[in-house]
Amino acid sequence: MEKSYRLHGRVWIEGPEGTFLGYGRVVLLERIREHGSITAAARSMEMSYRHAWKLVDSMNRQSRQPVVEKSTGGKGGGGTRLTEAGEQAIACFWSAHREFKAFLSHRSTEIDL
Amino acid sequence: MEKSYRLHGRVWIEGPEGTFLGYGRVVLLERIREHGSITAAARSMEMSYRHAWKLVDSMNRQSRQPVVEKSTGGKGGGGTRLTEAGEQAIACFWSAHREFKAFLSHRSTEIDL
DNA sequence: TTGCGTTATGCTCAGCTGTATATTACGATA
DNA sequence: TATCGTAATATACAGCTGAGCATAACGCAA
Repeated sequence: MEKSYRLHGRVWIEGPEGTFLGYGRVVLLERIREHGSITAAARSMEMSYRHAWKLVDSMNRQSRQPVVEKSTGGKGGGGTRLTEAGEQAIACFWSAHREFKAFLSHRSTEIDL
Repeated sequence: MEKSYRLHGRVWIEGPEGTFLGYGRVVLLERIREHGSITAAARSMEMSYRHAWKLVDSMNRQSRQPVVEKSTGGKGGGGTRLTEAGEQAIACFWSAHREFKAFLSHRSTEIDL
């Protein structure tokens, strides 16, 4: 009845090595798709390049097929491109995330304290 | 189809001041009910007394009615007793937590990556 | 060949969170 | 009155995580 208490939470997808996909990681993938490089994606999120690189590396190592393709040198210094497997990973996470948000919203109305 | 990826997550109940009830807090309340003091409850969880006290204080301040009753001095030096409101808080959280676990379990089977 | 921007990687620093320690107040009981 | 075990609270310490630099490799373009 009371609206002052609400159920909150987080979800992520784990693989054998630990966290595979979470909210921040998926947003990072979307920024990479948008900007074409880890550097620009990290900057757009106010995240350090080092941290972003580690996240991307973790995702790429855990995914059956790489989530991004990286190239070094060349025109513009190189860049990073989202793969089809990356697109699927993004869609898969958002799908689960959306259902989770609905669960939280619905379950919050049943808290009576 | 693949079982190597699973959906994980956490849930907690938030009040106006932030986190009100989470997994660790509820277990702490149960230990207090079992041992009769914050000191013994914290020790049983290998948690520092200071941390345990802060969690209890946070819960008590955010709850409409105190979650525990604390007494100082006297036989045995005092102690802490769970209130009826505390019992309700525990039950409320476990109920949401149980449903959440079911959600995770079911949703994990639908991850296809 | 030189310059440029990106990936790749190591090292150090700051902030946060919880631990450990120390001290005081409290009140029933011996 | 002295003792005991707890609540209450301040201060200092340790570990972890991410930020911030610094540096090297790379390959296309001028």
